[in-house]
Amino acid sequence: MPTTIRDISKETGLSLATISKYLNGGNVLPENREKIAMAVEKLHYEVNEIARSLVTKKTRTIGVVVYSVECAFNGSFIHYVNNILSEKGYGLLICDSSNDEKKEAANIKFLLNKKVDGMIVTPVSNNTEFLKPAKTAEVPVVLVDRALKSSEFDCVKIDNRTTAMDAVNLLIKNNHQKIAIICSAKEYTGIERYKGYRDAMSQAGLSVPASYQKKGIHAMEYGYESMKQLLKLKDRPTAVFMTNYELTLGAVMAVNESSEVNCPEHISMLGFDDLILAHVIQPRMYMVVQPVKEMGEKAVEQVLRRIAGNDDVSCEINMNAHLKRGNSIKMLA
Amino acid sequence: MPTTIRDISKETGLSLATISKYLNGGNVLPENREKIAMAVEKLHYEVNEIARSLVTKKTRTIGVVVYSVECAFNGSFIHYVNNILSEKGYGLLICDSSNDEKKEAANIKFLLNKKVDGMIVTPVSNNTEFLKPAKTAEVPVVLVDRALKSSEFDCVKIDNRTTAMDAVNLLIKNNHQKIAIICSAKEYTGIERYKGYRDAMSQAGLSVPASYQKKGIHAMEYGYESMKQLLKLKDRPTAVFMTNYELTLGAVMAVNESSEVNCPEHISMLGFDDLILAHVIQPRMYMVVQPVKEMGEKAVEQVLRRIAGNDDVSCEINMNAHLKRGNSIKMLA
DNA sequence: GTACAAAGGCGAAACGTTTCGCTTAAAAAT
DNA sequence: ATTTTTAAGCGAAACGTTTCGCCTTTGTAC
Repeated sequence: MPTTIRDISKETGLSLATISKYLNGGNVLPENREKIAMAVEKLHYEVNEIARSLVTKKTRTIGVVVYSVECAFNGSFIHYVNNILSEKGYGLLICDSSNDEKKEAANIKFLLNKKVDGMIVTPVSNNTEFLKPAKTAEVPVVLVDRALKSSEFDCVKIDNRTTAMDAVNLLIKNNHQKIAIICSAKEYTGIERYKGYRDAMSQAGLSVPASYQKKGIHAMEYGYESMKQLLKLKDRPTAVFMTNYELTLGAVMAVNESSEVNCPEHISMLGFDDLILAHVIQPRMYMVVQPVKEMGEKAVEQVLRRIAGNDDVSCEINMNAHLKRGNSIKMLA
Repeated sequence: MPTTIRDISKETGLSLATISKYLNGGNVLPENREKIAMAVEKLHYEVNEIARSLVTKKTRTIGVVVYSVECAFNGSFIHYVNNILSEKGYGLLICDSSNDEKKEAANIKFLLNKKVDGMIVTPVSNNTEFLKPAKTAEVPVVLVDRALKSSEFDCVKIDNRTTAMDAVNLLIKNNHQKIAIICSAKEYTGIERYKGYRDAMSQAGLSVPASYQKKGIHAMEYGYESMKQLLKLKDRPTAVFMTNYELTLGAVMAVNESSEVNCPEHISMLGFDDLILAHVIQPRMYMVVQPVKEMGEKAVEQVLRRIAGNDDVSCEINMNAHLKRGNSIKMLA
């Protein structure tokens, strides 16, 4: 049997209330303070967080649910969130939705049952219905990445549309006109980035044939297949914009496999998210880089603020992405 | 206030004990069963896992502590472990040791405080002192990957030495004689793989100059720097064996950056762990592949067995790695 | 020296479950 | 018809904390 606060009480002759006060930093006579410390030492006492949680209704645990841990953005994101949170003595309960809305809803319920103090979520889709139980349980939620502006939840994200416009404009400035896009069309982020592409193109007076618009799912395989198809077109694009990390990887694979087409000689590429992989591939990719670390920091900050009871209005934190230079884009004449 | 078992009791006129029995699948009259179900529905009752844990002393949560979430092996491993565990209704509390033994020890204590039912650990070093608290708390631990054979804990791993020997022998069979190694020398896995290399070389009657043995840390940067140095040698090796994923990536980077040296033309490479990155790099790498998924399955299986109270003798599960063909190795004349 | 405030301590109740031992009613066996 | 077994239900205690309201002691100001 592990020692309890009661054993400490017996050992010191002090009451439970006093021991508890000591443990929580209350006022205790130096003399008694000493006594308790010795007893704790002697009996190897450790507070039982479960019992504590039962009465305080705080678990010092944050739930993190991501659309897929396999997507590198989430892996990286979890890494940073974990770092900050563990420093503050918080635990991290991680759930993977595997891009499945049903699973996502189940994850929320699961975490609610586990009584997490708050949640950080990168959602599967832009349907936030699944968050209702958290709302009614009054557990704060911060949405990240695929976060909806219109939602009633806090969120931290980049301005996907503008960011994508800037990216495409870079290609246009390099005199590209036949610009294709490979994006995911199932969730907010992908859709917004697509809109940015569309707007940039029309602003520049450039039209885009349907065959240049690959709108699919967020997966390396889709990036690979799409790029293969683009390369086969009679009227091949001179540049391709990939709107997330996995799509970028797939596209690079496809180009690498081709013996005829070379990057940037025959095709220019602009990718998304400068995660570890990007350092190893040739040529060095031109990339849109999201500030993953900072996004993690902001998300943690915000969820902790809510937990502390700070009831300011629902807030939307916008971060800036930036372009990282590479040599995957060719300046056309 | 969320509804409790007491509310259900009031609503149905049945005792707490009966409600509890119902919740845990005991014998309850169909009639009462119905009544309770209706009350649960009506009052939106959800069991409070915290209170339950306090009395059952089970949290249905497994702690996973990895030497670094940034290392891809761990990311992949966590993914699989999470999948299985969530299916069984278990939560996953994840801790990152950042390759720091102090942090690792703190993580164990943290998880013990959180009262996890068991732990799965990929340790920082081969010093298992830090696991003592888990031992005394009688919380089962399964070591993975960098697991010590000699330890008093369950473990699942590959036979690192033999696997490395096989790998090096492949190079030898391709008539390579000047074979270098880039490995980490701080932990069990790296040391064992190095030994396999050394043994294979001496069995073949090949000697290895010190300059061919890069023994450092488990980091992409180290792989990069080491390969750079190897390429600069007057008597350059014809083949290099990298003993983990991050080292492999770094080495590939270095070769890719070189304008003179080409793989496999001028240098052959044999890497470790076929994680996502490996699909994107050129040339397609010859790889030693660990069965990450199966290792996760076995680890979960074993920790759950222990939790169930199965006190068979300490067990060591050995898995087989295999070689994945690529075109990064040149057959010498 | 009186009044008052502040500090330190205490007992008991509460948090929301499970479980133990007991009782009763119904069913089965004799 | 009587006994035995089984099923179903109940009350109360337990899990290990925190917290509330109250009491005592000590110190301080006038």
